[in-house]
Amino acid sequence: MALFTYTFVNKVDRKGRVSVPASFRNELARQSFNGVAVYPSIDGSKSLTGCEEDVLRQWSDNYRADDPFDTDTTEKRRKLFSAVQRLPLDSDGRVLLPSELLAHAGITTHAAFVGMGHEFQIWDPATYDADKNPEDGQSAAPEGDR
Amino acid sequence: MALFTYTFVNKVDRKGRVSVPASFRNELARQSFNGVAVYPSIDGSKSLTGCEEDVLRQWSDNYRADDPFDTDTTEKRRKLFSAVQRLPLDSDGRVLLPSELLAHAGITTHAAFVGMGHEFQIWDPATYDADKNPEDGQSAAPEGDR
DNA sequence: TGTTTTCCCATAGAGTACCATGTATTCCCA
DNA sequence: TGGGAATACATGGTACTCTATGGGAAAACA
Repeated sequence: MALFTYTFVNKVDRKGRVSVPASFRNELARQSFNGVAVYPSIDGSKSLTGCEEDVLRQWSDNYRADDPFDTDTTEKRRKLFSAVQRLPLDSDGRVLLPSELLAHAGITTHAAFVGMGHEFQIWDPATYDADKNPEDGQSAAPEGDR
Repeated sequence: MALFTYTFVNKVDRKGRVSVPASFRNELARQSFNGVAVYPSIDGSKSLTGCEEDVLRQWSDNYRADDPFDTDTTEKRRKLFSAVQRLPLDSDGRVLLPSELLAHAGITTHAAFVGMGHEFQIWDPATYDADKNPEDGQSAAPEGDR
């Protein structure tokens, strides 16, 4: 199982490309699919969640009903999987974030990759800071761009 | 499970490198990852906490939910893992402490490695002394640099 | 044919590995 | 028990590799 840690802020270029942090890539590399699964975060935050494709498969398994008439999880499955995009990594370790996802998270020029254990989130750095420190105006991300 | 004891003060060079005390390294060597996990101490002190990567994985496993709509642990995971850096040891047993972590602990030229059982903390020696002896001005660390 | 997407190359800078040195500790043998 | 050799450790410097990022060419699409 992958383990995503630390926070990295990377630049989004004019074409919408972002480098996935190298340490995240290393974690992702252990699975068969050379890329990331990304979807709007379920926790209600203005961010995206990224994870291994394998995690999705695991969830799908957990949801699977042995009886086709068992519709308990229909709603959840539709909500989750309908919004998941599987983004391939290019040869330089970047992904192309689709405009709807960028819009959902309010990402424009920079993207903060936030490690969260078995998954990670992608935020607009300013939104992330504001969310971390609800009141006071100024704050600093754990890492500037590098 | 590792057991970290005693206090060692080592020098931080211009690049931010510090030798991890040999006895700590021996404890860390039993796991697969050749390095340390470091994060700002959760106890509120102006210090860093270091532990084995395996401990992190254990935490990540404990937090993982079978259902992505279960967002109980989201906040905790973000707080913890977003700040954790996994620092590899170089061939001479040193780690490169990132500037944000150095800044958090107020570490400049020397770092005190304080054994705390299954984990350890890293302090600026002066800050550590002041924290130990809140009132009186002078005090000595168990070991100077050597 | 114009536009978008994918692939490839170039580059600057940060991060990593490697080598060298001095000192303190441990080991060994007389 | 004392002295010397050998080892382990902390620390400094240098060279190289990797990463992030920008730009452009080729390919797919409309």
